[in-house]
Amino acid sequence: MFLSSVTNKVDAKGRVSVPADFRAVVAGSGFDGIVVWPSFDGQYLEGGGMALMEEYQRSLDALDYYDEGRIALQRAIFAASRPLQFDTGGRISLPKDLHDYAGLNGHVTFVGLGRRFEIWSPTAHEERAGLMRSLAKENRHRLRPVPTPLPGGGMP
Amino acid sequence: MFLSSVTNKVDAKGRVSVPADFRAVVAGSGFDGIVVWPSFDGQYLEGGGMALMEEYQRSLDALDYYDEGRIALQRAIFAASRPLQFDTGGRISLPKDLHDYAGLNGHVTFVGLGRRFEIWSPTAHEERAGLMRSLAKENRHRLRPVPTPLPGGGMP
DNA sequence: TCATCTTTGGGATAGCATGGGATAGTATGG
DNA sequence: CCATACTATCCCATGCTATCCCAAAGATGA
Repeated sequence: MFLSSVTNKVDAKGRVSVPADFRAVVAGSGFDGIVVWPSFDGQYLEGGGMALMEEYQRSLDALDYYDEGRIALQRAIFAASRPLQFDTGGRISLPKDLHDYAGLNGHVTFVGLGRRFEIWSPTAHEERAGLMRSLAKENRHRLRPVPTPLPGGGMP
Repeated sequence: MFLSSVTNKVDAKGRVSVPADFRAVVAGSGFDGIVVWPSFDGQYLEGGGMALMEEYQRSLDALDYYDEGRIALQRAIFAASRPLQFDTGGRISLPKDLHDYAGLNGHVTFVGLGRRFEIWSPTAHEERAGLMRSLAKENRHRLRPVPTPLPGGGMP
């Protein structure tokens, strides 16, 4: 489970250390790395392990083959996402276009969101954080116990 | 799993490098290459590994031999598709008719869509990508948890 | 305070995309 | 049936980029 927020440095080669806690989450899933794509909600990136992609795949399989929405989601997620493998030091090298999309410059903030995580420019994230806190406060009554956990789990 | 989008060059002989990540997906499946056919949805090509063809075959086997739809799909996919073997450098040589069908000129974009991929003219793809993103945003609520993972999975 | 793990830096290396020439295979015409 | 021309495939070479590997600085917890 992706938890907490960590800010790391992007070096001259475009490499970033993925937080060790995050690496532990995706460890032993066949692919030693993460998958990252530009969010369609704003100027930041979203990411997760390969298992998350497979979950998305299954979810899309539940829709009609030629459903307009299904095709759009497939294109927006799979086509835009990059599998980024860890180097021996646990870093990924962030492609330049993704780097630019998120408006990064030298530093990135990894934000754990349970099943997936986000990658923000630290300044942009801080601006957003205040807004999110008040939104969370408004919605806190919606956080309540679930009778029985679903087998296999859900999605974000 | 086919992920991300890559743009490569078509040389004077009609050869294109298939992205290394895509080659890795189809590696070790008996046939060292990909299968490509013209999409019946637009001016672009669709493709996948030989394993995808076998999946289609199984899916069609579920229909009656003389089912009208079965025959039409067989024609559109199997008859129009070309097995294209990699050369030692991981390239395929794209037949001229397919090249023309997709309106390519010098450059092609490979678009990963999970189980299969598409081959577009870079300009045409870029035009399409923006539309797909907004459609995906509208439809994102439909991406939801599936209770039980289907064994074997489905089609594209 | 020390030991261990994580993050960061930089040089070396291997893999990838691409170009061009050589060779074999196929089709066409005599 | 043979000869020619064309095409497609193979093979090698090259510039570039991404990845690997090693090493040091920093952080964390005992």
